[in-house]
This record gives sequence, structure tokens and C-alpha cells, in this order.
Amino acid sequence: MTSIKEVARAAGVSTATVSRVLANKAFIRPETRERVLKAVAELKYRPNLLGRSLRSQRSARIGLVFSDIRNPFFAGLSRAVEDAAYEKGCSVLICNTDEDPRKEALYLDLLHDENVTGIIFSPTQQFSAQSAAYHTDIPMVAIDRYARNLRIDTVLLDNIAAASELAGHLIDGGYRRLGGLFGDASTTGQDRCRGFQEALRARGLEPLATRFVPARIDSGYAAAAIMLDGPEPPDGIFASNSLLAAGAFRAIRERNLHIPDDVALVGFDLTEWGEFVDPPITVIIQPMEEIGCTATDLLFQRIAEPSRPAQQVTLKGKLLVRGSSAPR
Amino acid sequence: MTSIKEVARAAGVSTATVSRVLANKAFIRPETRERVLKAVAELKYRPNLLGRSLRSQRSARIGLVFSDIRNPFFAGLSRAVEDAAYEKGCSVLICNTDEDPRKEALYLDLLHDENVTGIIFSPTQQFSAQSAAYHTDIPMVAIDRYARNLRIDTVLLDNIAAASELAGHLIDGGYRRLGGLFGDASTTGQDRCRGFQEALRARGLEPLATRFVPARIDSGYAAAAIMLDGPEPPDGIFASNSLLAAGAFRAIRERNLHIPDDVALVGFDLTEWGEFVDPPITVIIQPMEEIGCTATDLLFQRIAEPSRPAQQVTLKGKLLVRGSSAPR
DNA sequence: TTGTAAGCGTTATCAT
DNA sequence: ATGATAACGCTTACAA
Repeated sequence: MTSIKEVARAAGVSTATVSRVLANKAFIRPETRERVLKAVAELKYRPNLLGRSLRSQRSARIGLVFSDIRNPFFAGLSRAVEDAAYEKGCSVLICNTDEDPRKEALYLDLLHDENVTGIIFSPTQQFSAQSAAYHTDIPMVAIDRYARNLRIDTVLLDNIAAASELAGHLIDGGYRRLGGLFGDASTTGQDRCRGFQEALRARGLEPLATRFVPARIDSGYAAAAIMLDGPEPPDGIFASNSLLAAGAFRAIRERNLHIPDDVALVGFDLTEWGEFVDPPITVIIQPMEEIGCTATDLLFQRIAEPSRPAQQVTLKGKLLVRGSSAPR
Repeated sequence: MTSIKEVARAAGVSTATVSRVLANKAFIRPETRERVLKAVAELKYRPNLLGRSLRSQRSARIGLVFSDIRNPFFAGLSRAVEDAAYEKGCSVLICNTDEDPRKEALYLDLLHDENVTGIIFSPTQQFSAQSAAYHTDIPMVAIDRYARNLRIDTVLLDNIAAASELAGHLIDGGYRRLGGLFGDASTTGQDRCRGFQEALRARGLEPLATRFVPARIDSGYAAAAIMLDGPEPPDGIFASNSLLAAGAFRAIRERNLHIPDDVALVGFDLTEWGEFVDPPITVIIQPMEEIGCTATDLLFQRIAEPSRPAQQVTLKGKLLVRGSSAPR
């Protein structure tokens, strides 16, 4: 490990000069700069980020906290964030909470200890409820969900409008007895439920059932199974994310029901399975890339100007109509 | 940010003592320990990891380098690694190379600069070819692929055997004109091709075609399209990973061909789409969890004992027979 | 334009 | 059993 001292010695200057050359700061005599750069190259010197961060009290690392990287939505988001952050010379620490408030708290502490400069965060419902109590000096941006009572930058889908459009499409196609599946751990599940209900009521209908369950395939399956096996099975199922939709699909198929004749199915997010099944699934497409980039931008803006008023950026989803909701 | 100094002052001891109490090292008078712990709690002190790492020259961070977190296989792997690492108080830095050797080199440098204690690495073919030239003092474990000429711990599937079993199953089901799609960026693609060819030759057959393309849906689609539109279309397609299989599926469906009557399709890894399409896809299941855990274990072993001889752990895949390869 | 030196928060060494 | 102190690698006033 060659250090700045050895470079300084090799170039016949002080460590301060080396530091200045590397930071492209201050005025350095071109001749000196050359000598330093030559020494850097020859010794293959690479600055130690720990030393730098310790001294300057800022790191080039941000944290990304969400439920699970195996959820394609978050996987896509994390790529968008990583690419955007890398552009700015930042690396990203990814933390999976599994919607567990304890893990969430643990990881927020960890990120604090790691001296990240900022955090992009998809809070659980529980965090959101108690967020007023939470305090940190680390710049934070909420993504995909909001943190109630916490005045921080937020970027998310216009969930109520998107859900309302999706449910409206179903109703206007002639479906009447709609069951809704929603994630129980996020504000997003709540908002999409609201949009779902609004669309129904605007048309003089009531939902057959609205169920809040963990955003996992197995719980989507179980909840859909209960609906389908009940005394009054739905003629359409609205799933508030791709995992719940997958669970519902499995339950429908297991019962040899036909989509959409026996029961329609609509959800959120582009997935391979939603494209490949027959008929393919009608979904709201979220602009993942844009959500990730916007969040990263907002975070860097806040890092640069911590006292700036908090912004909320709301992005529009796009309805992709496919066979699973064909008009009856 | 309360530092160790303030804790020391509050407890009326030296910083050295605080450090020792927190490290659970040396013998400390119970009374002193209590005082220190009380001060720690009262001041909500959390050690600064930068200072610690800088001084002790070791961090509690490892790097994970692979092509793309959006590939479900790597997403699963990263969760297994993260969970195993977190058990040991380690955090994980994830780096996506997109199979680009330049990004790969960039990220390996970055991880070096970040002072990670170890790296779990899925090298590109190019890296593997030139790996003899690469040198680092950071403990490394290869995962899913191997680095030729580099004597490092490695954990991967028994790819030749798995591919051979999968291809053999196809042939024994009566399929004769087989086309193979393989990832062009990894040793894994090569090994699976070898197993594929061996199975054919052992039964006196030759492959109709073997194509090496980037492990992406679009390139799998394009390569399968060429096969299917050619003068001698295959009656079975062997895809060496789930992305290529998805591309092949899309090409098959677009041509209104029926699986498996017109053409069979087999691949690797459990995916939602592979389960939900009709008929579902026959695959080799890789023990993702175990691969990730084993790699993490090996890495920690090597960190503890750097001179230990390199191990190669080979895990068995499991054939899951489904409808896409039903005997003709 | 460049050098000197202090200090970021920690741990390790050497005393005591 | 505990305290002083140096050092990890770097940046940044302040001096020159």
C-alpha cells in the first residue's frame, strides 16, 4: 500500500502538494504538478478513502434501504441509483430490511456508522408512523413510499391516480365484483387501495374485498385463494404489486380458472412472467429508471444544500392494457 | 457525533480503556466496565467505523462483484451473501459490471480503495483469460465462474454434469436436433456447452448449433430467432441461463410454435415465468443460497488464514422435469 | 506557489 | 488493570 508520503518523497514535494494536485485545487506550478503525477503513476498510488473520509468528514458513499433486492422493482431501482451515483464517483451500500422494522433500524444505524453522506430509503409502514421520533443529520430521500411526519424529499408514483386508472379500466371493461390485494407494509399499498376504492365508488360500486398482506408471492397466493374459494368469488382481482399478482396468478391457475373469462387479473410493474403467460397481464408500468435517478439527484442536491425546503416529486404511471383484462 | 474521547471523559477513564471495553478485550475491572458502558449508553455513543478501520487496517466490509443484480440468480446470491456477512457484522458493497471488463477493473480498484477485507467475484471471460496478470493482496473468492490461472477459492455448480444431465434428459425424451444458447462472457457458458455436447456425443449425436451470446433476453431472443427461422430448425432448445431461456421463449411464442410439440425448451434456475407459462419449463435448479453461503464462509476462512491452500467447492444442480420437455 | 503541522476517531504499544 | 501516546492516511489552515 503506497501512501501519500511515499509519493511526496518520490516527487520531492510535501504531502500537502500531492493532495492539492490530486484534488485539482489551488494553483500548482505546472512543472510541480507533472512531477507529482509522474510519481503517482510510477508508484501506482491510489488514495486511501478511509483516510480521506476521516479527515474531510464526508465520504463518497450513499446507502440504499428497501425491503428486498429480489423484488424486481427494487432490483431495477438499485441499478438506476447505482449508475447515477457512480457517475458522481459514489458507491452504494444496499440494505435489505425484509419489511422488518428491527432490521430497518439496525441498517439505518449501520449506515450512520459507515459515515454515508446520504440515504435513499423506502420506509416500512411502522417507520412511517413513528417517523417523527426519528432524527438524523444524514440527508435522506424517501423512495417509492413516503415517511409521514418527516419533512424529507420524496419521489414516488402517483399511486392513487395510477390505481384508480387501473381499477377504472377493469370496471369499464365490465368487471363488477372486484377483490383487491395490497402490501401491508407500505404507504404505497394504502394509497393504491385508496385509488382502487375511489374508482369503484365513483362508479357507484363497492369493493368485494380488500386484503392487506405481506408483499410476497406466498401471501398473495393465500389471500387470493381465500377470495376465490369464498361464497362470493370476485370476477376481477387487483394486485398492488408484482409479487402479489404472481401469487394471485398461481391461485387462479391452480383452480383451473380462466383469465379473464372466469376472473380478470391486473397488477403493477413489467415482469417476464406477466408478459409470457397467456393471456399476458395488464399492468401499470412505473418509470423505475426515472424514480431511481430522480431520488439520487434529490439526494445530491440536499447534500449540497441541506437547508433547502423538502420537495415531493410525483411521477405518472403508464397503463399497459393486455389480455388479462379484456372487456367481457 | 460523540466520540470516544467524550465517553472517556464522562466515564473518567482514558480512551484506551473505552476501546478495550468495547472490544471485550483485556481484563477490565467490572466496576470500570460498568462506568464505561453507562457512559456509552447515556451519550448514545457509536464507534466511528472509519477511524477504526484506518487504525486497525481492516474493515468490516466485503465487496460483491458480478454482472447484474437484475439477473434473478445474482439477486438471490446477493441476499445469501448479505445475510451470511451480516451475521458476522460485515456489510456488503455490490458492484455490477454488465460483463464489461472495464467496469470490472474499475470496480475492483474501487473496492481496493474502499479497503474492503475481501471480495466475492464472478469474473468475466476476459478477466479469467488474463487473470494471471492480476494481483491483489485482498482475499478473493470466485463464485459461479472460475478465474483460470488464478489460484483462489472457488464455488460453483458442477456445470458440465448439470448441463449433460439436462441435455441427456432432452435426448432421451426423443429430441434429436438440438440447438444450444450459451452466455459468451463466462466460463460457465463454456462449461455448460461442454456438458451439452458431451451428452449428445455420448449418444452418437451432434449439436445442430451452439451459439455464444451475451446473457440477456434480447440476445437470447435474436439467437433463437435465427435458429428457428433457419433451414433446419431445432426440435429442442437448450438455454444455459434463465435470461437466454426467456429470450428463446419469446421467439418461440412469437412464431406461434407449440412447446414441446414443435420445439422443446430447457434452461437453468427457478423463475416465476418458467413456472407460470404453459407448459412450465424444465430446468436445472441451482442451490443459490448454498452457493452464496459457501462463498462467504470460504472468504472469511481465507481472511483468517491467508496462506491456506485454495479450495474449489463444486455443488450439484437438481433437474426439475416439467412439461416443456415432455417425451415425444 | 509550496511547506509545516494539526487533527479527523480509533487502536496498539509501551509504560506504570 | 489502566493511562499516555503514537500512528493509521489524509486534508487544510496557516506560514513562509
